[in-house]
Amino acid sequence: MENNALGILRQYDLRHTDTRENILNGFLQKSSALSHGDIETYLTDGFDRVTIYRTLKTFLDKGIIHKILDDNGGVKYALCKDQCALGHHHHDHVHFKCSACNETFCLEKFLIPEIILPEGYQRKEINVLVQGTCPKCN
Amino acid sequence: MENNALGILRQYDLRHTDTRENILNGFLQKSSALSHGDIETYLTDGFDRVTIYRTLKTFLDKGIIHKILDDNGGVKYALCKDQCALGHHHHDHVHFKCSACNETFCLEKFLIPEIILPEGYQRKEINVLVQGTCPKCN
DNA sequence: AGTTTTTTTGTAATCAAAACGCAAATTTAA
DNA sequence: TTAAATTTGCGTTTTGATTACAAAAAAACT
Repeated sequence: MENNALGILRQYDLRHTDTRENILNGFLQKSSALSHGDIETYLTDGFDRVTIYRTLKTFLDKGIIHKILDDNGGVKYALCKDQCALGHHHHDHVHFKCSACNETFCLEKFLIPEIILPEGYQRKEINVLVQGTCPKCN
Repeated sequence: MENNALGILRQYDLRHTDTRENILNGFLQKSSALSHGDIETYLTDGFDRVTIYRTLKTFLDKGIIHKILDDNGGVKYALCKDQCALGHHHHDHVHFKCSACNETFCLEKFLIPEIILPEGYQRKEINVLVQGTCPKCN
């Protein structure tokens, strides 16, 4: 995936708008996952809540970002590093949430091990959230 | 853990009330996980929303039920089958959500495999949600 | 450039979920 | 049976998310 906002927008065939560029830059700069609230808070340009919802949905649909489950029943988002496309996300890495700083990271290099399921259960998607403390807070 | 509502309440040193007994019976009867909304919908006795919130929180704190992450940013709950106590949950089983019937199950017998983390990351809790189709919907 | 078409955005309104305070009711203990 | 402690129900408030629609912006086309 490209590493600049405009390139990504072009690559995914999305129009270039201020909101999209800014939110994308947010993701590119922050190494941790962002929630809707994070974006609303940290983005200086004060975009409308609704626009942010829509932008996240668009990015999600296109396969630019992926969902990360939060332990309190929320959702965060982070860039897809690879092979995700329209409606099909393929992620096999572990997510880590630090209970001290509350940041959530994609551990891209650390793959989810084989998980054995009972007879008759068909797997489609797996989500692993590990909670604990990160190197910075340790 | 006891297998009847009154026994569980006694075991965990909770007062016996209609709401608690009913909600507990709901969990004991249903094999799948329940959300706040599920309980509100299926419990005939029409308990107050707020009471249900508080009851779930009480059960959670005591270690009677545990949280199960939902993919859409929600939370469901299911009984803890073992060794959970005040403020300390210990679960190492896989959760499975069927995308056809939307039910979520604890696969008690299917343990989460060893997950390797980068240097410096300290694990405390792990949550695994597998999505796909269950035997009934297959 | 100027105009048209299409997409995106902001505003307001709506709807649902969750939290809080307090008084009434229920449970337990004395 | 009474008193103390806990739990519940209701009203209110706050917060989060969704929708409809008009205004604004981006791309396409003279």
